[in-house]
Amino acid sequence: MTEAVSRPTLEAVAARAGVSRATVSRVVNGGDGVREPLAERVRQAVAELGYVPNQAARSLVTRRHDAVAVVIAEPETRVFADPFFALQLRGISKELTAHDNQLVLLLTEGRDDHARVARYLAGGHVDGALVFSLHLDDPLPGLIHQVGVPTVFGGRPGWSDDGGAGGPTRATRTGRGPGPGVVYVDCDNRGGARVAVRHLVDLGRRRVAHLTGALDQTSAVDRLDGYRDVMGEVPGGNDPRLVVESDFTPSGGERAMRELLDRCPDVDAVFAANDLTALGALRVLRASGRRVPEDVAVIGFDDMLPVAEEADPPLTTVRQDIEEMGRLMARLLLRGLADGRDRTGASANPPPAGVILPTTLIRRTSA
Amino acid sequence: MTEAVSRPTLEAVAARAGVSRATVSRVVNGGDGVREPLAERVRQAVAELGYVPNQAARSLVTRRHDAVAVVIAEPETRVFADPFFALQLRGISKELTAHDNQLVLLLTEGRDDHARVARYLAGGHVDGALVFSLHLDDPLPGLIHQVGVPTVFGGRPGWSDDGGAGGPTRATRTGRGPGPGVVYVDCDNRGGARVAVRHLVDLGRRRVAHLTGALDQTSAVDRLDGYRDVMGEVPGGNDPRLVVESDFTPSGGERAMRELLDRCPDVDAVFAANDLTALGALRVLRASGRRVPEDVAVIGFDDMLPVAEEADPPLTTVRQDIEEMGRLMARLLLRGLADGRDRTGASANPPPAGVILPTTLIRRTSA
DNA sequence: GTGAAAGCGCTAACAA
DNA sequence: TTGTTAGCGCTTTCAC
Repeated sequence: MTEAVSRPTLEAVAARAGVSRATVSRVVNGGDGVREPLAERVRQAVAELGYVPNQAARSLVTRRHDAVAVVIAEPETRVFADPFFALQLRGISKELTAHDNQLVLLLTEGRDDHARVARYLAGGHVDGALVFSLHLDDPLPGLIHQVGVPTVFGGRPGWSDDGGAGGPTRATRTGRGPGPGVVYVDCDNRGGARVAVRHLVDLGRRRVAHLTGALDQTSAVDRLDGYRDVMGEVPGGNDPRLVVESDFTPSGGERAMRELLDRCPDVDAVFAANDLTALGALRVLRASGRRVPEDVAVIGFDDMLPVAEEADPPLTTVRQDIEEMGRLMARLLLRGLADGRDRTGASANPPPAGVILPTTLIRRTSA
Repeated sequence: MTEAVSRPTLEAVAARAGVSRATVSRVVNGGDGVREPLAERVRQAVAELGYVPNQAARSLVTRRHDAVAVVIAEPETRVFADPFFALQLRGISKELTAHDNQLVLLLTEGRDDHARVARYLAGGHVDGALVFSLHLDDPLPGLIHQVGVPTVFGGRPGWSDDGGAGGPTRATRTGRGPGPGVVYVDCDNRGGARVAVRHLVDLGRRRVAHLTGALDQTSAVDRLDGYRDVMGEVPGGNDPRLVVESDFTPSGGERAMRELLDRCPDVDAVFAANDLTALGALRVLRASGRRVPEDVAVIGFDDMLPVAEEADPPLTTVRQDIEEMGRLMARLLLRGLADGRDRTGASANPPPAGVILPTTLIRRTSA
């Protein structure tokens, strides 16, 4: 673990090139307005000295950091059970890199960390933030919004824009539509659910059940809504016994599936809120002697690999383009930052409140 | 996406508290050498004004950033197939947070990004780096080592310390023991493999095969070595047909298992290089009409959830404490940084070259 | 123990 | 087009 040595400064480069610091600065930052022979001399000096600008000094005067925070709320535990997280991060990283921005990762471990995150964001260390937190009662999005740092949310934040004085949080749990001015990116949970359920109905299934996700997350709520959208139009589709609450986990899926079989032994199709839930359901169905998809068709959500592919039978599921979501979040944020800087067409190019990415049904064997 | 407002400076706090900037600075940074009544006045002013130090200004003079880069080489694709990545990051994040350090995430997408990463690290934006790259021929670790930024590697880097002038890379592929002065954290791949294989042998199995991982990764090489350690002592254990090269993927596992059954139909146990490989093996075994574990016992590696738990039958496997690995990496780096700063006992407390974390055998059903 | 003053390396007016 | 200059906000000697 060697110690880094002191690096050459602008001054040094200027001396070597026989020009002023200002000129070097110009060349280093794009180089407009410097005549070619000079610019070339400077570039040479930069190369020879291995000059790298000191970001701290630069930030001090520009008040910009070319850095973006990515805040991931730990309770979002799915994050540790599937590559969702990694893919999203990859998308974000690609986009940020393409625009010479750095990614500062902030993982939060419960409420105690909220203050820390808020302080960090308020501290002006980064130009903006990308925030993941999909729980209805999570105060973090509200807190961050109050801090006033440009932010794009990942997943529809389940929080209404009623302010809250920054105290113990007054975020409400309406769970419908974030307040105005809130930018977020989400996949079409509701539409995806509709397609899945419609697919089951088109297959001729009439007793289509839904094992929900954790209903304190907007994605679970939206998928349930999508299910209801379709089932509301199907004769007998409104049977409340067909909906069993679960929690996005395999064991939760098992439990829910067992309860479902108790309530409705005649069920002939199951739309599970995610692939993990479907996995639990599959196991219970198998144990109960039912064949999938012959007796009961099953559809999941997420297309979580390798789970969906390796399931027995391979899972038909709803795929979302996770990496693209990440990329889009970053793009929206950077665009917003750019607009904010050249305070010209800021309002001419207002960021959309919510961007919803499409989903696709991936047909495998289970439905 | 509101614009952040300008924040109060040290100057402002000093004015409000009726002291000098120096005094405020002292209080803000630990507060030794300031008499209590004064210190209290300062703290009050800080609170009232909501003062947050400007990190850029601070870094400019201290030449420290309280930030650490985490470099993850994309080819390390396992990262996107299981929560390994997330867990490690969580461990790192916890440790860094506990020491008020920020985490700058650098994801690399092939060779083109190497220069970018090297430049960033050389640019002195961070105090140190945690680097993941377990491929034998990856030039990145060598590059980074040359840059001279304090670094701890995740996983034994498969690269020898022969310098290399920084050009197109002269990293060699010896793949044994990183050069001196290289700090890394790894799990006990070799020991874990030994325990797994020993377990199979103790079960009475005599034809124990190994489906390797991608042998350009040190972890795969080490696990193979562990397998050989044990099999070398078992009568008939040296049969080379029992080792089939694979690549850490389910489909690779299938392919390898098929080949294995061709070569050695009498195989009665399989140690797969990871859980995904085991998954593929399980499927082929089932298709071949063999029962697991009665006819063929199977052990995986990683304890990758939910794959291992949800496998059919649930997978016996070797678990590593991934989060702890991350935490340890961060701890080693921060300790090294601290030692480097108060240039006193630097050599009195030399960081160990490699820290190997233990593994545990998790017994489920498959063996 | 406390304050005054000198920069850290850079950018951005403003002059030339 | 190029150079000169004045800070950005902070820490850190060095006097007091």
